[in-house]
Amino acid sequence: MANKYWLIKSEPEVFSIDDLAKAKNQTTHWDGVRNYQARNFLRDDFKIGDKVIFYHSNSEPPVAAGICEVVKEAYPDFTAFDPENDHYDPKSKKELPTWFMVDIKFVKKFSKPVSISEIKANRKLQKIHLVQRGNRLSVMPLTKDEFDEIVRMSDK
DNA sequence: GCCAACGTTGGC
DNA sequence: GCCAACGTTGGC
Repeated sequence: MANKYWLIKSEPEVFSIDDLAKAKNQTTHWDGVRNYQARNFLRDDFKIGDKVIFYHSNSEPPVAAGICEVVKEAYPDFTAFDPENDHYDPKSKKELPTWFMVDIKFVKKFSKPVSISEIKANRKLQKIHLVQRGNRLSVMPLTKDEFDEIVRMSDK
């Protein structure tokens, strides 16, 4: 099966592409997703080798900041089991977890990040969830063309 | 099962 | 900091 392409959002104040680059093995578990649609993508469709745009939300400006890739497929999000954790969810049981996460590894940081205004201005990127009205999905699929276009824009 | 109230997201 | 859009909750 060919690799797929994704975009994931993170608030850089919480966890940025630089944090990923500095992490042990440049790898982290992508925890804290608490939305069913996003969960389904993570659990069912993220495969090893898939390429992922790392997007900085709630930053000034919001940007596509770099690339990472999937290095471990879905397993239970243990932060949901921990009452001390911000993402604790008492409804998620160890025997039957509600929430899942994957591991991602740093690939590159864009020398020129692609801002949301540039993405919105690009006719080829009008269909991605990110620029559609009211979208709040934190994990979304991209086509290969959309992924390649964002990478191309980062290179200009 | 409806839907109002509420909490969160995230661009601006 | 504002607030529109959205998902979730809970009373009925």
